[in-house]
Amino acid sequence: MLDLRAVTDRLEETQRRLALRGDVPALGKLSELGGRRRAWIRESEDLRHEVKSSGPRVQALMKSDPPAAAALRERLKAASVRQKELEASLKELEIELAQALLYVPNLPHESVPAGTSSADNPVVRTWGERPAPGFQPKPHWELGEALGILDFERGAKLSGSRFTVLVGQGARLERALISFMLDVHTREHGYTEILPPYLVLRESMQGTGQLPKFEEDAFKTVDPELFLVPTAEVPVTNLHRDEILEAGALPLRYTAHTPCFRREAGAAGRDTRGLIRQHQFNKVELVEFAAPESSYQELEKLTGHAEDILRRLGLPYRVVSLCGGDLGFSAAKTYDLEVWMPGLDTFREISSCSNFEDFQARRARIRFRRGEGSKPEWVHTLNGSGLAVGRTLAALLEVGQQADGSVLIPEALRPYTGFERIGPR
RNA sequence: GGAGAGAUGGCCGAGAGGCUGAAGGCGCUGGUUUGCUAAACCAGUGUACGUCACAAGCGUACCGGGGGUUCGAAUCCCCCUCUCUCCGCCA
Repeated sequence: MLDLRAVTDRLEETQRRLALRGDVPALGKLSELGGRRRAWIRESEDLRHEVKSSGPRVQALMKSDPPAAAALRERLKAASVRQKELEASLKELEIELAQALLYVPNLPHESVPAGTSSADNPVVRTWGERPAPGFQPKPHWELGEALGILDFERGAKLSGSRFTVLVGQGARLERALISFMLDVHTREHGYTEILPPYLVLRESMQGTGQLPKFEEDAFKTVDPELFLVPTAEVPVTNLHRDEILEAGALPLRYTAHTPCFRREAGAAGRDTRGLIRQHQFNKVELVEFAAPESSYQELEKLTGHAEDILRRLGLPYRVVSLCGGDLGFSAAKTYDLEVWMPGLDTFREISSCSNFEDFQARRARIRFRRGEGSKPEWVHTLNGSGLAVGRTLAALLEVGQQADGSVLIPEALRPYTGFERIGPR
């Protein structure tokens, strides 16, 4: 959520920066409502001041001059009624205002490149050699089915499209990846492991920006209404909702594995095969709370921590910087990590690392204090996938495939899998 | 799911219609005193919004949340939420 004051005081600048995203939201209404809000607050407070400060006079007059007291009380009654009406209107206005503000996306950082789609995302760097196997590499779903470790048919039988069953070494590989990633982040990158609830309140979804605008993307329960987390970002960022963090607590780094549940409402017909786009998938997430002045430095570090996983697994990838048109609703700046998928002959997003600046902090009211007695300030929140586990498994199959159809497991993962190869020797 | 108890400032804890942002204590910060530390004493110590230079000052609100009564409510009435205890059930 943007700061109302900043929006109304610097309307043109806000509009111009938002335009980088492509669609320009109409902020005129916002500034008009903001102006009316100020006027009403002033009027209401003046009235209330009159009513409240007249108390002693009423008491005195009741003893000395009862008729005058009655007259005064009548006047005050009228003022009180008017004040309450004003307050009620003001409340409605503020709800309307807050609601409008919740639909305005974050301002892109000045370093965000111009552009309208993912085709415009500049490549920042690449890592690793693409394998040249000397045979036609297969997509991961063919490999997985042939090896008996991915069962798409039964997944669909159980739960419909975009659900998959992992079997035997496939299930073990998924579990190994989760443990491996969590171990690296906790032991070597300094993150604290969190195991959060997978169902959260509407309030939490709003805090990170999934709601109210993107409700059709979320799964939810009916009674009581709870949302299945679309990413661990939601519960972990909301860990500190409505809190003022202690001086010196920053940066706070958390990592969490959760399943992620997504409706994929707008993606009908896309990536229908394989593990790329599932309604349920595992992800290890990195979440960070940082001081404003260091958040961009921290974004580079966090992105590096996600990259480290890919490197250790020997998966070639590239880093792109999302252009204005491709930037997510809440993000001020985002790097996507794209892993090379030989079977698909393309790079696919496997991690998205973003700085949200104070956008989520405002929505979720997360603040920090620089020292004893200093005023609370909004923290900056960041997060990144470290990594999407299902897609990592898919990439591992495609990159590790051998001529005989077996798949080699990278060295770093073998202590976790307990095997070094899937399939015929 | 049933029965009961409770929700006040960073913490503990008063308060029972008016001048209470809220006694008292603890903690914290600054100062005085002081070989050092400690103790003692003095002062200060919430958040949000409005005005304004997002300063100072001033104003308004906030005693779990919402609504009501009243000239006026932390204090009276209604609804809700959460926490704790006991019973039931369960992994």
